[in-house]
Amino acid sequence: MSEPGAGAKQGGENLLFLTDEQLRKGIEAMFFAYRAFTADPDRILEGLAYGRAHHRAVHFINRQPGLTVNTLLSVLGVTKQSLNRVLRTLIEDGLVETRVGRKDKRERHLYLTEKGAGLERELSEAQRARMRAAYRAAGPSAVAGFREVLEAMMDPDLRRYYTTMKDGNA
Amino acid sequence: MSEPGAGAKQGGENLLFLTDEQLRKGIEAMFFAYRAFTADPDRILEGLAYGRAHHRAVHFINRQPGLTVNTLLSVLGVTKQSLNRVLRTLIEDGLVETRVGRKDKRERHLYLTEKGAGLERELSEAQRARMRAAYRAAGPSAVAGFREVLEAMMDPDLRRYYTTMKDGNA
DNA sequence: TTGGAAAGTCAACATGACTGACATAATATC
DNA sequence: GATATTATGTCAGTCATGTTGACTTTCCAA
Repeated sequence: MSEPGAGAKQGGENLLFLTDEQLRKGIEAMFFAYRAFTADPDRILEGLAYGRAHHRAVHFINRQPGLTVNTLLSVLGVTKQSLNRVLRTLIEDGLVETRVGRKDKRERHLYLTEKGAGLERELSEAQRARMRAAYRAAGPSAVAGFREVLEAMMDPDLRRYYTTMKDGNA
Repeated sequence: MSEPGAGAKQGGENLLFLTDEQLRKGIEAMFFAYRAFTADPDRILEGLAYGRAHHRAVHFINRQPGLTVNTLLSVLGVTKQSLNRVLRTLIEDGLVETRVGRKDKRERHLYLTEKGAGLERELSEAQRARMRAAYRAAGPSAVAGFREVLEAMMDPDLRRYYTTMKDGNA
């Protein structure tokens, strides 16, 4: 967009970081990193009767206590049938509790119980440990770039959600 | 690692980017971005009788033509039974062909056919389009940071593989 | 020649997605 | 007040992808 740099296929710009080869490396990096990223919580979940879907539900309920089923649905991007199976077991096992909406009594607001918050902490801590190590190894400016690229990659609706929740509650 | 910056909980260093809050945002960014990252090829695969697993197989066979089943197995991190089901359909449909190893005749070396390469290009182009847009939006130095953090996040074995293949063949 | 590695196959099962159909309750609209 | 819509929950069935375990075939190498 600015400097007419050294030759690249696409034009007169300095777009060497946009070659197909660079993009393919980025794709592979996402694949390998995401696998590692989910591996630690998966290992914890293994013993329990829960899976990755439960982890995600618990994560977002923790992030935004009192969110409705519908909101969680659109954040997770799954069908209500799929989410319902997950929520049902979490409620039965006393990890999540629902409260009927005050304004709109059709809505169910979701909260973690103490027990649920405990599991969330355990899973999250495992995942954060890896993230922390990666952040530390790469340094603050790399982390900023990491976040920028991921953000640009998201679908607009979720990017909106993501940035709204940015540096949100504890 | 360098500048003794403003106060952080952890010590005298500038570790504000390592707060739990920052780490949680990174976790969510990974989750949302990965979903978007797989969405485009998934849409293409939908019509065909293939899934994400087929895409991954085709991707790595394209990256490293002639790799053995065992190598692909460890790159993908699945069981041979799981991979076999995928490979069988790809071979039956004429997207992948195997050649018996010259040195070791037990090994099967995997190659894409013309047809297979066609599908790979289609899937890959969809995925690269999103990656390209994100790279362009974020800029070269953000991309460098992105790659650094992802690399630091990988499991050591796959990081080794990844860096070995770095900017490898077309 | 025999042990073990590489590959392939069969069966059974779990998880987490999906669609479609339907029920209930509460809100919103006409 | 009747009707439509929304939010949620549930049942049933399907699919893709992963898993274990058991077993066979092929073939290299000690």
